[in-house]
Amino acid sequence: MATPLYRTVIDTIVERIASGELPSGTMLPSETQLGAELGVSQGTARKALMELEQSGLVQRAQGRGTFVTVRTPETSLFNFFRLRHPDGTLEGPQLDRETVTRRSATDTERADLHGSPEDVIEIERVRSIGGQPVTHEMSVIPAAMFPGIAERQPLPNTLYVFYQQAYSVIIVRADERLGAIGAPEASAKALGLDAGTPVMDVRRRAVDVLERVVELRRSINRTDALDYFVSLS
Amino acid sequence: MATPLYRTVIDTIVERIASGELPSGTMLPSETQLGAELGVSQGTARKALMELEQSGLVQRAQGRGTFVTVRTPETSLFNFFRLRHPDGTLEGPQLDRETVTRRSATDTERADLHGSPEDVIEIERVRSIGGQPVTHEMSVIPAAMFPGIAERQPLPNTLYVFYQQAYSVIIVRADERLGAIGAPEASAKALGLDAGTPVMDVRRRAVDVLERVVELRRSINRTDALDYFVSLS
DNA sequence: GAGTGGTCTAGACCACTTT
DNA sequence: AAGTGGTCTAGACCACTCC
Repeated sequence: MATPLYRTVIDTIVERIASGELPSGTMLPSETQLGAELGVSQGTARKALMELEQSGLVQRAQGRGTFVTVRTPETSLFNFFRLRHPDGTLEGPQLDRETVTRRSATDTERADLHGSPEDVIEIERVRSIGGQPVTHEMSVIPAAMFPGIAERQPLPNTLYVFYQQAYSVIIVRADERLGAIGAPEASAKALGLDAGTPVMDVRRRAVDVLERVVELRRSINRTDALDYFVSLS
Repeated sequence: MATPLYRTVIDTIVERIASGELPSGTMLPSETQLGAELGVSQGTARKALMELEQSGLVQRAQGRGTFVTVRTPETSLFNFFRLRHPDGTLEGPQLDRETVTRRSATDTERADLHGSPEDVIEIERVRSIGGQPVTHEMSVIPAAMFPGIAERQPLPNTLYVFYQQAYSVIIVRADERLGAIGAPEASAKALGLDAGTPVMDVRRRAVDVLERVVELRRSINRTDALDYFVSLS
């Protein structure tokens, strides 16, 4: 029993989802059907489906079935956009300005990103909430993984939904490193602040379902009217 | 089947742990024994134990058994102390200064803390890493839940381990709200900074295994040499 | 009523740890 | 060798959704 049966069932389904064979929203076979198809018992298929639900890749509902998780702008924001009003409510940010450029990767980008890309796409954005610019973010992705993206401006508000729909790249996790700094000049200008005003500096590495580092993102955030919410356990 | 059997098994065990009947490190009955004791099958007892492991309350190891999770200063820091060196390594902070006072709760403290306490204990600490003060934190807990704590100074480095060992209060989750601010005068002084230097302001609500808000904590952190690490999913 | 996931049982065998 | 958790099976019944 080197690798458990349910593990291979999970891998099979993950592969089908990552390849686009099972697009967002598709209904999966029932526990019984899946077990029959893959030659395992219903209980083993069930265990695999439950782990997939836990990881967020599928959603299950009694009486309805199992479905590939649909990532909407709302759910994506809820998971990966952490700025909230002090009472905890989330207000979707508006896109103010966007610049997309292709350039060669820096050494650290080449070292960090999946596939050591020669070229990357840099997406610079300013987003605002309630008419107030709050975030200045710079995202960097491998050019080869996202062909033609530079010609598709303006890009949708939530990039991760777009990555999934247009490129079958499913972001499932993001590791962030936060710090407080004085606003750099460019960000200060974009956010309407004096240079040196305390802002939150966030460096993110976004990882997809195949554990590939797909995006590096740095954002400078105003936190005078909003808070960055996080839960530890 | 209003409440599933495994749910009542879970609740039974949680109660035994929270009451101190099963202290940290104790071995639990095996799946078979537990099932026999509570009148359920081995599979149902197993499901309960697996959920308890997932929630972090117990740890299981093949061939050894199931044990109430031992919270050491190391594991507690790993979970709830997020400041790391840029390469991700964690260095335990030293306790520089500590002040413990009893006072009446403010209105917001009374509203937020479990049991609307009349009196609270305030623990003010300065902690340093590598000889450099990095954190100025103020923790507030209900006085009635922690009798005699004011007379036990100096308190151990990791408060949550102490809460559990001395009072059977098991912190399992902490919700934090972060922001960047200019260092307030008192914190600037404690951290050896000029007032107004950008620092990270963290407001925490710590919740125990019975979902009670047990502690409010505000900390001011230097993030020039360290980063605050967090993972989103 | 048919089909789905959710719960529960009983039993088997394997892998691992400890004595 | 004994005892533990880990995997897997087969079958049953319940609760829910949808037609």
